[in-house]
Amino acid sequence: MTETRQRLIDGALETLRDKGMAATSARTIAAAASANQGLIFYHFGSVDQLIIEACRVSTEQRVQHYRQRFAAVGSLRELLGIGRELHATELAAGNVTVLAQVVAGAQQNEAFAAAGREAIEQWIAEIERVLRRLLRGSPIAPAVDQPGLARGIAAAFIGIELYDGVDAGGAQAALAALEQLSVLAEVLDDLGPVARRAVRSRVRKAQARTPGPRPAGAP
Amino acid sequence: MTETRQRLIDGALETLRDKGMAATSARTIAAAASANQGLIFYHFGSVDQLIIEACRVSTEQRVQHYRQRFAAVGSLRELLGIGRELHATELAAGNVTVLAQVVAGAQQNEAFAAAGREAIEQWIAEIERVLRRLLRGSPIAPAVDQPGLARGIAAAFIGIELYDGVDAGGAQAALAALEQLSVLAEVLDDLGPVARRAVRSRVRKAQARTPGPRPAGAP
DNA sequence: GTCTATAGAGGGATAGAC
DNA sequence: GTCTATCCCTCTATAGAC
Repeated sequence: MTETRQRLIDGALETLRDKGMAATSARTIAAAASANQGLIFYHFGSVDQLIIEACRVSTEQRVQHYRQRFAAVGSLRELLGIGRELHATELAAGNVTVLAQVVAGAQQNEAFAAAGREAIEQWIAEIERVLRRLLRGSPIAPAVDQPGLARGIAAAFIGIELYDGVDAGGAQAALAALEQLSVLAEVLDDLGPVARRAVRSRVRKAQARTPGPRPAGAP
Repeated sequence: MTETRQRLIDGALETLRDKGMAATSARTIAAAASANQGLIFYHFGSVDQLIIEACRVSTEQRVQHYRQRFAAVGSLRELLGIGRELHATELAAGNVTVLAQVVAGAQQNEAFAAAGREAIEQWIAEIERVLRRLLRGSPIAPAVDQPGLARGIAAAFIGIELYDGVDAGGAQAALAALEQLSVLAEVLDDLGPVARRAVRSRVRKAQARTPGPRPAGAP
């Protein structure tokens, strides 16, 4: 990986993060990277390919960076707490803003869609691992479709990141409110066997109402 | 409102929805509207202003369209069920995809940011009204910051809408999982006074841990 | 109000010198 | 690998005929 190549990737990330997809062009990226515009095409073939590569690299780094933190999470509240930390640091420095731009640009662009899917899946994998660990033996486990919830959390987070660009105070309030919701999970955990029975029965009713994909092992 | 004006707004919505912000230009909009490109500037002054106006009009219509449905909601599960319905119909016909594009484009554009904020706030107002009604007297009420949660739900929904463009199956799973989570709220509602006490005590502990904005009336 | 034509800026991408 | 120069395209926006 040449040094110029790296500078271009950094320049692309910086431009996407600070100015958004609309203002991200070969010229603006080259300016941010203090590099020649033509080099983008020499190294990456096209602007789109550079953006995709930048998204890939940055996701890998950021997921890596948070991996140990995810591993240390011991409760749903702490998971949502990481969400807040991620929001604070990633807004300024990070990958999630870039990812949001790529995903927004993916609606008509299959290459972006593939890149966005791959990136989101990396975050999902981490979230899913934490959820599996946290919910093992919990009374609320039957009410949680872990793969689905992990996807919901990741998507919600991207939405909040975009919402922040439009109403920063609102985004803050949203994160705080979601974090506070973990109280409900804690209460149910506290209530133990009583909760377990109630959850089981409710889940059965719910599944009868809206038949959908069931957890593996269900009839 | 001239007929051409209306056609241009419809053309803008159609283009944003089907091709995304990147491919939305005076020329593509005019083509979708079967109108002359120059008329955009005659009627709206600029492409951005047309997009903003289109977002405004469409949000007003769609929120209006869902208002009675929101009013009929009797449980958290039903609220999330509307989310699914909204997802299904709005993806094809609707406003939320457009809103997501505007919000994504808002990161560097103050005019888009204002338009996005205004639009989201209309959805938030509806969600907040439903939450207030549903949570009145519920044991879980103290664990819910209603304005914050309403913002979280709206932002999460936008995120899921974008995620759909990248992984439609994943978005479906996410919505289903979130809907299923309402089981937890139902269980706590069932448990009545027991749950009420547990929630109160847990909320106090949580607030001591992370001091933040409190509900009105708190010390 | 609607059309054509066009100015002028900025975009992606390439050729070819170094 | 890097740089300059340039082609050709699309974009916004306007001028002016109808």
